[in-house]
Amino acid sequence: MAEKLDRLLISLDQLIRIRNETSHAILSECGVPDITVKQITYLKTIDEQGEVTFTRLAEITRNSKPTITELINRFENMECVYRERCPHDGRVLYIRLTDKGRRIARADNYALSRLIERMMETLDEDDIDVLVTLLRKVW
Amino acid sequence: MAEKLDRLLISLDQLIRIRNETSHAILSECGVPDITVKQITYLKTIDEQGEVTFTRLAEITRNSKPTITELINRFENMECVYRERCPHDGRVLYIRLTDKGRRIARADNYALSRLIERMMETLDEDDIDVLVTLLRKVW
DNA sequence: TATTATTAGGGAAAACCTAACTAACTACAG
DNA sequence: CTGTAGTTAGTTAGGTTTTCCCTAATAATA
Repeated sequence: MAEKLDRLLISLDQLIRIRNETSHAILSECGVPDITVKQITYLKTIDEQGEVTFTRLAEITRNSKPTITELINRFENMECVYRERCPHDGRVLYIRLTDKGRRIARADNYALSRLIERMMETLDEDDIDVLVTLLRKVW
Repeated sequence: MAEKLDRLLISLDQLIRIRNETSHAILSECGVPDITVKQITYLKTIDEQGEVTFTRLAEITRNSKPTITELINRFENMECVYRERCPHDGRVLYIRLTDKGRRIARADNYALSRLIERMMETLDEDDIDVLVTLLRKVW
């Protein structure tokens, strides 16, 4: 039994490792190897909000507005976001993700998708049914 | 088929999420919520090396020796490492992990173990056999 | 003399802040 | 209806702390 557990551990470790490596590979592809965890978190927040202004992002993240200005300037230099003026109110700016910014924000999801593509190459439909059933049993 | 894929995606996402959350929980337990990714990487390197001196760690990580001194001072304040003088050569110091440092270095592994414990609560031996067989098919 | 680690004294970048400012919108007094 | 006074959105200026890196010089040991 201990041996079985060990094999399960190795298999799951492999699964998670592949996902992580793919995730890092995506960040490398994007040319941002030194991006910080905080920056990725901010990009994810912007992505989740969809349409977000400076004031709103400051509220959500509990930062001052100048902090957000500085953050967005950095992201703009990294070509991860751009500013779009609101047509109805000239004071307001929307923070928009570029393709690159979105790829970074969703790197984890893309990595998981790639992992699943890889599973599809070796597993048939019945296998997947069994796998899903087993995994759903757990949570 | 697309629906099945989607369920697989959700299940695997859940698996990885639980692992990540457990990992973060372990870091919180250790009282180091603001630890950086680089610091964790250094602790992992120290853990993997087993017996490592300042000069050696500087070589491995391609840093200067003062950088390592500074790093280790920080880790010592965080109670993650301690210095141990080499009995054969008074110039040499070994960098040793404390329990806390080791827990942080291995947080990912512990998280995976806890995940597997959790799976054991719901899956029987046959289930695990099937799961392992399926996962091993993929890689 | 050579080697190990430390100290002293730098620098850059991220991630935060307050105070003061500009531009643009809103409301209401005349 | 218009002018102005006040409000709001974002920026600029100037500051701090922390991490993470460096070179040069030094102390202790081999």
